[in-house]
Amino acid sequence: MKLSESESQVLQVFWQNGENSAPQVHKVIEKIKPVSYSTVKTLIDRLEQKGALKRTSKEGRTVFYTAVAEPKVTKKPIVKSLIDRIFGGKPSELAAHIVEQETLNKQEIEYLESILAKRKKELNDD
Amino acid sequence: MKLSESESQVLQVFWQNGENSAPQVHKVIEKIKPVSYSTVKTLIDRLEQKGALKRTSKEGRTVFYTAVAEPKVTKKPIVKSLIDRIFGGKPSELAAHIVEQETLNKQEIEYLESILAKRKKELNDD
DNA sequence: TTTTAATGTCTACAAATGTAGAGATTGGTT
DNA sequence: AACCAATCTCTACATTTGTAGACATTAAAA
Repeated sequence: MKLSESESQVLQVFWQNGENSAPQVHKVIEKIKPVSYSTVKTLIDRLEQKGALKRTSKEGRTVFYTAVAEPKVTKKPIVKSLIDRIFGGKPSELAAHIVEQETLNKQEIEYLESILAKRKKELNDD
Repeated sequence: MKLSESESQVLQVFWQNGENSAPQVHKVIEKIKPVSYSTVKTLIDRLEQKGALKRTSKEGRTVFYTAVAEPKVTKKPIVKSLIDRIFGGKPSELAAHIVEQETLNKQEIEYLESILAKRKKELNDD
């Protein structure tokens, strides 16, 4: 399922907050960038069309939607595409870019170290 | 500078191979996906318009282009945007995604461990 | 019960994007 | 000198994307 940038931003709100109405999502998004309710609603409609969201309940006339698209599964091809496009297909280069260019606190660094250690151990076990 | 997905893919060829002519880039890209020379040339033209590429030499009637856009500088906002869109603005989550979902060999893991250690050390020094 | 604020529906549209054909040019080959 | 293959230029166009206004509807407030 191909998602546009704005669509994925909207979808993310559902991954983070679970069930949401369009007005709720609008409130979240507009904190980040100025955008009209209509725009957000259109994006939600498009996500529904694509099957990434489904209507799960109703309160009064307000419809609530929930993400169908699994975060992990959905993110993977998006990240993969980025890696192919600008990191020569090498995941480690993107990882290195993050470590070198983005801010990480001690906890985050240690967590990454721990999962790297796990990965390394698995390599040996094969 | 905003780049489309296809544009960034083309630009990457210049980052990897330095100076290139349109036909050369076409040959590289078509190994990955079927696309006509015209399409690649259009992308190169658009990148030139945007100032990401410039004409640096000529052989016969073949024009050679070179990337003006710096890889590191150009990649940063692209990655940042991805992090904001689908990783809740948390770089460490994208990093974790890569470590857990993508393939890394021992060398790559150890390299990442080494730069993480460096980052951690720098945190203490502040 | 009337009004109204909130929500949804429908429609629109400019810009960006991906894609490529037609035809002009010309450096190199014969 | 004539030709041809390679390259460039120009133009085109369907789709996707971002954006939002106008209007319909209705639950809730007065």
